[in-house]
Amino acid sequence: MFIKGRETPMTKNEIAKSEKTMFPDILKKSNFLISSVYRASLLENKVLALALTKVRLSDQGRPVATLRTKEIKEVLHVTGNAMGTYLKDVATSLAGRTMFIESADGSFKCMSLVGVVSYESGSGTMEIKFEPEIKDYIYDLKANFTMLNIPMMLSFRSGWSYRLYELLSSRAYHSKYDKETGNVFHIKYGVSEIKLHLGTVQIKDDKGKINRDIQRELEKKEIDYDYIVNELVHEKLKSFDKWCDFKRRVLDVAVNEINEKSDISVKYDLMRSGRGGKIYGIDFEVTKKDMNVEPTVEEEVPTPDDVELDDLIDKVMDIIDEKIKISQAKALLKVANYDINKIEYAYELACKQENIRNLIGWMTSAIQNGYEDNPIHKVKGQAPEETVEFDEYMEQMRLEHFANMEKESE
DNA sequence: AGGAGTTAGATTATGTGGCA
DNA sequence: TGCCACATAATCTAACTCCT
Repeated sequence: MFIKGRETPMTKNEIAKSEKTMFPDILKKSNFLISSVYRASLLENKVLALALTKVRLSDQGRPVATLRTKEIKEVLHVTGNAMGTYLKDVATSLAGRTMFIESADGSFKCMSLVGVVSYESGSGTMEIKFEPEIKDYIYDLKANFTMLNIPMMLSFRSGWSYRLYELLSSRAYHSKYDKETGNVFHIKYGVSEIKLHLGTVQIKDDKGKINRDIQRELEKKEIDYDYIVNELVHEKLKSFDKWCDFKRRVLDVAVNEINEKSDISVKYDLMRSGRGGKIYGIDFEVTKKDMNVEPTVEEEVPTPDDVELDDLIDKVMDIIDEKIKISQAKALLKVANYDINKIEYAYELACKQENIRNLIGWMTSAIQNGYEDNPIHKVKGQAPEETVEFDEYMEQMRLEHFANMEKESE
């Protein structure tokens, strides 16, 4: 069976490099670091995201985050007892990360993200010591960073949603911005290809080994994903083998959830051929929801002077029953455009929720995503030109990570 | 006869609801 | 998740009709 119009894929170099990582990485295409099925990376990103929500300053003024295995498992919906092992990989990879910040004028900074990652198995505690230099980029942003995006990232109920989100957003960001189509991207996947990427079909058996034939096929320049899925992969490693089940239980679930909760909206067309109109591929249309926000919108609301601000802060702290910092109140006000009603409303909603781990974060997200016409997902840096969207930021880090791996393999 | 355009029917898949 | 049953849909192909 053959797929028409399939795009292609990957150098030997990449394969060699991926041997030490988990399956998904093996399937990544050149230029793309697809982390969705690449569990280590997926986990890593999530752990990093979580860590960034918990950054505090150590006595030496160094940003530090402490995570407990238990909470990671809980928040990320991971079961089983292998987390400690996973974290080893996460730590290794995390320690090699760099952060890249580029300004509009072309100047840039590149810096290591993390200095030391330590894990204490007894208490199941992981401590991440960030480099002091990046303090400005993570500590001050903590509020925005955490609040706007983590809830979204973690709110996906279906694992497929997150993976699909990752696949699509990572590809979308790598597509050149096209003025004609604006912020709409078309991303095509063969059915077998996406099944592999999503992890609906696995190529590793329960012992973690990859069949030789599959390995061989993966080393080819033109990978025949259909051949792998249909002929080489053991039946037991395939779930949602039937297209209709895949669509109903994976694809549609994920697309709906992404549209509902994330900052991209997704539509797809099916590519058919052959008798019966067999579906051989999916043509995703990805749209960034908030790229057309007029910058003027933010400026319309004047920043209150100090006296007014203090007054507002008092009100906020009054509304919210729990202890919050003045800086948090400020952050909320800013997000709410100094509209105290929005904050009150968000708090009311927050009270009705269960398991909010980060109240301020949740509220900010609520204010920005749900009840404002022009949600803006931005991570504020020290200077405006250093403003980076969360996803781009994450992606940037992934890219850097990727670049590093490339260097290592040379 | 040979080519182009149509079309009915065959063939193969998918969509859905529902059940274990 | 997997799979069955029934309904529906998509595409292919051989046969048929025109036309030059």
